[in-house]
Amino acid sequence: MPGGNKVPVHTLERLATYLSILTDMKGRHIETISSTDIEERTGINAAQFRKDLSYFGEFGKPGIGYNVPDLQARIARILNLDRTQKVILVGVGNLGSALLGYPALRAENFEIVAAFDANPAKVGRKIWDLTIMDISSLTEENARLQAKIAIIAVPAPAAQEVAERLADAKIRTILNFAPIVLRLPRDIQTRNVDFVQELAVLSFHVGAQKSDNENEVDNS
Amino acid sequence: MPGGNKVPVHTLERLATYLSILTDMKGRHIETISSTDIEERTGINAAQFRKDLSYFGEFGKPGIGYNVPDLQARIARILNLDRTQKVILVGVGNLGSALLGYPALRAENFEIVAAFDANPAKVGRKIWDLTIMDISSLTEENARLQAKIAIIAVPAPAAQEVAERLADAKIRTILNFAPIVLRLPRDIQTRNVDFVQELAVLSFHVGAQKSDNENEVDNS
DNA sequence: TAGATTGTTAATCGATTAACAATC
DNA sequence: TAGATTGTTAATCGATTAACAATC
Repeated sequence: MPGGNKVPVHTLERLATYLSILTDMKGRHIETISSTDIEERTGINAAQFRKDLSYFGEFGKPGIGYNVPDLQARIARILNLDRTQKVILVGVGNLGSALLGYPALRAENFEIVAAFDANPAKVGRKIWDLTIMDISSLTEENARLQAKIAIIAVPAPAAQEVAERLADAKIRTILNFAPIVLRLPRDIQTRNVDFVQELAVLSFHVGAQKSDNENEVDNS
Repeated sequence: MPGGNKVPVHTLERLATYLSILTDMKGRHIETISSTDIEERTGINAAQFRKDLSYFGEFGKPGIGYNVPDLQARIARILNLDRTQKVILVGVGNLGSALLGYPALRAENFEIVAAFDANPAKVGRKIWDLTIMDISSLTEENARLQAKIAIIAVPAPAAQEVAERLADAKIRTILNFAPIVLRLPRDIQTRNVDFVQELAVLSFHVGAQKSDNENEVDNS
């Protein structure tokens, strides 16, 4: 049980994976799982799973395993996903629009409660249930909404300025789809999603096909 | 210089970051950079940068630094991005459509050359420059196209089957947007992009705001 | 030459996993 | 009780970074 313990980021990432699997199993009325079941389902080492949980307390029964609904609920609680998390979206282009319609967000207890854009032609338009608002009203709107999470889906050159506006609007965490490093106060957590970087890593492996002794890679 | 050296995946990810920065600098006619400049620009430790390059040879001049166009070209070559990489997209929903229109792909030398969907209502429709094709024609089409990289943007329940079809169609690497673990032969490289997992990690930090001594996290 | 910066080694740091006593 | 599986420790493994000789 913690008390100033540092939780590795990799542990949090895996926790999210465990949660989605457990939510699925709960829906299928599976009662109990063991760490070995998790390993089979995810490829994550069983000891890793137990270690990850150990940062937050004790969850299972020796000889038995873990109660699925209980573990699901406790991990949801740890990730603050036992209640709906409000999310603000900035940038309603192709990608932003796609995120607004992404059903898995809702299923995992995220709700996009507002969408902003800098383009006057877009402001006022409706998309799904939301009316697109002007980026300049961000602080004002979030004073009311109190969202803590934001998604940046604007072109790279605009991303830094948007991030600063979000910081002003009391956003604490940002998921950034623009391929740049955001410079922000340390108390604001950011994570980047960069498709092109992902593709570039894959592209390296394409070369490895031809001559098999070159370009070996250390997966692990 | 290599010859059976294993390259860490993290090194490849950073290489992609270096490449995009160098491409940008090249466009702005910057001649030379040092590893310290890279650290300032990216937050990646200067020694890390030099170590990453060392897997592939020598790139700089002691006392001087690195020639920007030369380094850019050599990293592009390492990642096989000195020529256009053909990419196949499977799943033309909101997300898939957004990816088709994503300008950064083109800029980094990726080209989506075909789009497939299982929905008969979509097959035959045009989107951007492409005519959506039926998933059943995948193997046949790729025999002609010879793409080695594919993107899966279908709903989670369909993703495993699509991945197997891609493997049959001689695809070697897959970028998977469905939140599941793909089970594939080891010679097929996959990378997952999972927005919801990213948001879940951020959501953990939202809780950390209130009581400052709980939920500490180890970033590094 | 003096100053700067590389490439690489060695030290540090952190993450993964095997092993096992505790216990259901 | 015998078998199974946890939580945790200790060992292993890998990644990051400080330090520095080489050299432009």
